[in-house]
Amino acid sequence: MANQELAKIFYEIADRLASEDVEFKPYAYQRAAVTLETLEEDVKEIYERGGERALKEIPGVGESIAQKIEEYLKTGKIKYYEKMKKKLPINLEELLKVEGMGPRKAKVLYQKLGVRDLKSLERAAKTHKIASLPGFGEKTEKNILEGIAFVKRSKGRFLLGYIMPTVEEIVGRLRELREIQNLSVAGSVKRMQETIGDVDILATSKDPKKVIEFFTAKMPGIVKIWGKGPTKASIRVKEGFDIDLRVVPEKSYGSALQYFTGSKEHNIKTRKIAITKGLKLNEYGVFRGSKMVAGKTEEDVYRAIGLPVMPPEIRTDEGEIEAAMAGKLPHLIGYSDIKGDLHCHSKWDGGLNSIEELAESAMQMGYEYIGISDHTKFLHIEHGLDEKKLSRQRKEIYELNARFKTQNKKFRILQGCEANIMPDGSIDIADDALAKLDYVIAGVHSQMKMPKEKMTERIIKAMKNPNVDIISHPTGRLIQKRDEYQIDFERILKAAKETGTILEIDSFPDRLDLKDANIRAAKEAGVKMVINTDTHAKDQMNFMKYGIAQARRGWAEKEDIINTRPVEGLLKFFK
DNA sequence: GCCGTTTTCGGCCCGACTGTTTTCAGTCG
Repeated sequence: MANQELAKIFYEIADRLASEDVEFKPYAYQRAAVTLETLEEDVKEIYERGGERALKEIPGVGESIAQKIEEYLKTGKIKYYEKMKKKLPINLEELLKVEGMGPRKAKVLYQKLGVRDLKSLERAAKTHKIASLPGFGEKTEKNILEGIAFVKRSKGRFLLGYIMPTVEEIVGRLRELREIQNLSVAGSVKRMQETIGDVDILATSKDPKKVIEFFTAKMPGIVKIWGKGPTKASIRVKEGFDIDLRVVPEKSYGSALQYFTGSKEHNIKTRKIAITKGLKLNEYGVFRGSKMVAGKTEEDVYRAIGLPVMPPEIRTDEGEIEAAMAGKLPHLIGYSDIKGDLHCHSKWDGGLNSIEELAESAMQMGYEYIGISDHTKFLHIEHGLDEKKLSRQRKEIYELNARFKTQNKKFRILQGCEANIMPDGSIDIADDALAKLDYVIAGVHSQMKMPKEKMTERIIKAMKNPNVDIISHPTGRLIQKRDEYQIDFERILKAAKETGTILEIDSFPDRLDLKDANIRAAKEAGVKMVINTDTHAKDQMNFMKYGIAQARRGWAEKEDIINTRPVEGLLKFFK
């Protein structure tokens, strides 16, 4: 979609203007970029509908940016941007990933040393050409080298599911310290974003020094410590990411939590609201003149500026503040609302655990049911089940369910499968075999690079199959690895609504598919969803929380998600 | 460059840290 390409260009124009010390314009371009990035309608469609006039109705887009959008749609290029790139021919996007590198430094390094990209930056730093430049020094050079290593190692961001176990362990250890009164994660972890840059933790204490000492000495797996002061410190853990701890005064804990939780965009909006009420909001509190009027809790802070507390997952300035003002905040699905996991692979298709083991885990998690959904025969490599094996598996499930009944366990195993949607939209297994299952998941596992029109048709045809109840990982992306398939999501939603097909939110940390924007669109279209883990080993059933977070970030409520219902209610959603 | 229940002109969110300086620029969140 042109929106994303244009957003990227406008972000870069903003950075390039900043490198030239231009005032305020960078902010304008950035604003336009943010809006475009989250805009649901394709700018191309907006333009075709109403020309430049319609473009100017997009918030943050005025005369000049509208013209640039028009130019891009017509010619695929923006002369103003091309000129900028000629003037400063560097890969700014790549260079800015290095911590401590900003547009100004990048420009100087190009002018003095000809640095154009990560490679030439590394060469310049390694040959000690940077340290002697005015405004730079030994330390800067060293930081650049470390920054480059960091970018290379991690691409700068980590999957939430990768860092969360470590974060939970560290928070757990800190909680043991008597000197700590309040403790919370903040930042993107608190907002449960898909990927995390670094981890922020906030605490209050009567003895901040002791807390910092404990943090820098006793946390497991520390490889580096820096920024150590009386109330703060940063560590890097062996998993490769950074954790900042700040000890703040009790009276500012709420405002600090609000501030450090963000998002940045959410904070900008809340500060502006504060200003309209004659108040100033920062990480220390809410102030009228020099008088502090709130700060102890987030509730106090938001109340002071006339808002209710919003769930961290939706603090993105994508309408939550307006919803809060109107008293129309969604009642997001809760982390304990799920009653069963319907996408679990067993030993039958090469998963790690038996059906019985998976069922035991599900019971321990407090679920009322579990759905076994092994791959079907097209996926040889995953030991896909054919009609006969499905039939034998059914017998095993029947016997287990019978046993649970005699043991008075209120728990049921459902038999499903994860069938393959073939390139022509057909399903790789006979309809009468599918009809005998409790439900059928279908997903695309081959030929993922089909053109948009064909891929959309393919999935819609599968949804029209009277046995297909759920579409698994509907967009096929792998975060940081593979893009989504090309699909017309609006048409998919329409077909899902018409056929009563459920869309899955896959909780696997590198999938999280549907993504937040798609979930929000599905909810608005009245399409039901299911949150599953796509478990291949019983421990992975714990990924459920990431799927729930994803649903919350997409504003989903309990009633939008079918596996919040008891089994009888759940079964009603299946065709 | 954008925008308007204080404005069609004059403002744009805000504070802290780092590394370089000797009062500050650049970057970050």
